[in-house]
Amino acid sequence: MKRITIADVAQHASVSKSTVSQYLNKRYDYMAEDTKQRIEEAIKELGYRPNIVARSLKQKTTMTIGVIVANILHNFSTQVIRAIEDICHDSDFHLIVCNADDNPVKEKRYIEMLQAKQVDGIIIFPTGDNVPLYNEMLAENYPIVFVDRIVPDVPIPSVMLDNEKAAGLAVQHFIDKGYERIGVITNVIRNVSPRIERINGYKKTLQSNGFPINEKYIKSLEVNRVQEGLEEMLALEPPIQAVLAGNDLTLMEILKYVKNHHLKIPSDLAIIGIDDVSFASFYEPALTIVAQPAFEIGKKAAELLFNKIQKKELEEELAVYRCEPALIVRKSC
Amino acid sequence: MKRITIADVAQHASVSKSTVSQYLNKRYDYMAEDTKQRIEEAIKELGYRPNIVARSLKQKTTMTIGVIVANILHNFSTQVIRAIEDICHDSDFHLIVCNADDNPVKEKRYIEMLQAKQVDGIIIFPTGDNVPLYNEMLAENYPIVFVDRIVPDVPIPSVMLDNEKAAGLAVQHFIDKGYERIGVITNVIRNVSPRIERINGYKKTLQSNGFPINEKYIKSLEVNRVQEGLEEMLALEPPIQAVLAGNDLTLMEILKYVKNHHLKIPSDLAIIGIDDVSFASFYEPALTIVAQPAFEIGKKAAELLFNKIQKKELEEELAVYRCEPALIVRKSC
DNA sequence: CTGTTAGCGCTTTCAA
DNA sequence: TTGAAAGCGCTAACAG
Repeated sequence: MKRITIADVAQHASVSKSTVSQYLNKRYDYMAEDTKQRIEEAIKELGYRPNIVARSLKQKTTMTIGVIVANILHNFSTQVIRAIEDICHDSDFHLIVCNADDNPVKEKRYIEMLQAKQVDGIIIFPTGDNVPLYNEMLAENYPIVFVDRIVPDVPIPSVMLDNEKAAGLAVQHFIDKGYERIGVITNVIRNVSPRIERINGYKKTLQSNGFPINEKYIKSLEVNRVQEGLEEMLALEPPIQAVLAGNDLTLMEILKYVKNHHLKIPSDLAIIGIDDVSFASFYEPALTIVAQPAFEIGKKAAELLFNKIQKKELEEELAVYRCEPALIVRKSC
Repeated sequence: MKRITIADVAQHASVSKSTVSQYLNKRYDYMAEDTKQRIEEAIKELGYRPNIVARSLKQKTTMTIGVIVANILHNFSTQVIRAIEDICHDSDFHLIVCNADDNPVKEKRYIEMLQAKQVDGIIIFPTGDNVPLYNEMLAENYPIVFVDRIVPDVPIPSVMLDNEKAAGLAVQHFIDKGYERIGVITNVIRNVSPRIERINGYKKTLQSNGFPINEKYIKSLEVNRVQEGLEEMLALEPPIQAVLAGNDLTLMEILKYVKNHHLKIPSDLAIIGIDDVSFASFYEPALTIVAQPAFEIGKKAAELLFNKIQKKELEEELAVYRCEPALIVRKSC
């Protein structure tokens, strides 16, 4: 089954290729009505479908962007992707989704592949461990925006949560509710900015309230070690009374522990999580959480990227966009 | 900043374009060690990046597949995408993700766009309302596989859950536990196969156990009307004792209702959901669910597609692959 | 208003 | 073992 090309259409309509091309690109300012009709008919009859690859080669633009998420298992990533997809759809762009699995090697491979595929821009949840590559892209003025994380000394525009504030909101709420010994557990993957900022926010808020900082109340662990970590903090003398979960995966581990050990929330342990989770509102007790505006973040990232793509040389954008966290108070604290 | 092409490399290394091309495609069976070195060096120095678009135009293959999910909000879609992405990664393929939003018009647009982009194949969670298009693709022998749903009279290979069995497993478990008045709530979107099959499975299992079928115990509703529907079934005389949730979204609505009305699970209402949910194990009570092997489904779909892509003419594959549901018994029934 | 022509960057015979 | 040349399908001057 032979592919129909523009040449076939041209022949069928007894016009030249370029006329057909004009038609396809809606440049019929000066096209005879009659010609238009014939072309349209020919396209229908032949079932012609334009070959975008050929067009891309010529035009040096693919109407496609790539997004490399650090870890597609986080609910947050999915939501951001969805937001980006929405924006792309509105602008007739397409989205290539890649999952770097928090692996810098995979990330590098994906970046190179996407560039080779001539995508018009890339949105990255950076692993942070490909600084030379990031800088190279920056130097080439390649459209790129970071999401969720910033990379020190790499001035690529980045849209992310105001992490300090998010953690601060949670800690302040704990304090307002009368809790004094407040722990925090985050996920380590690598030295990635949200984790550090969230811990900073935690510390700052404690300090500004005149509370001491106890390093034993601060843990950064792999997901599968969260429960042990919590156990340790609960075994301390005196034990923690409240815990802040650094993200959704951590929160779920904490809830598992709580259930397994028949703890009561919030009397045995008060809990606040950063990241919304689908079940927060109907969990027992309903979970107090600090929500990230994932949709807004994705939208903003896509918009920044499109700006960059469209008017390459515009004045440099603000480097970092911080989105507002929202404390949703329910019953777990 | 000018793009480096193969011609630049050739010149820099004092060889011809074709030699460089050979090198890039690792066809150096007969290439002088010395030439190889020079080319490699030139590539490094110039920072050459191949242009895959040009290659695709020539080779008529893009090493890219598209996946159109019906609704990216379902947890199941995300998991399937992830599985597909994994397989693609192994085969150096890329994935363009599209969200049809259960909208046939959007679906059509995406299918056409993907074909125009020359993707090598498409995996679709079909809306079911583009039969002419589906058949056209089939006629063209375009590599395509369906996931999650079948479309009547469109013999495109499809990989999906054994829905009857899934519902049957749940109903049988209800019955084994002594429940007699068992309701089922599913999502309506359109007349899509899983819903119908799940209801069939429900009915068959009831019948094979000698139970009557009460149409009042069967509801297909939009997500935002699930709670009302449940309320009605609970207000019946006599009311239902147990309910099967047709998917994750429905299950969550049911749980919201249960919480709002302070019902006890399973004594006031026993619950089983189809589709795994992240919180099933640590919900109170832990939720009994019928899990879909999302990863397996995604993997199988990708494999089928790759087979089709690679050896176009192979004997026709089995039309429908049914994957096994797994009943995970916990405490909600 | 429409046709001719020259590429886009790469692969692929076929010669040399 | 390497090079010359044709061409993938489309677009974009520039003529006519």
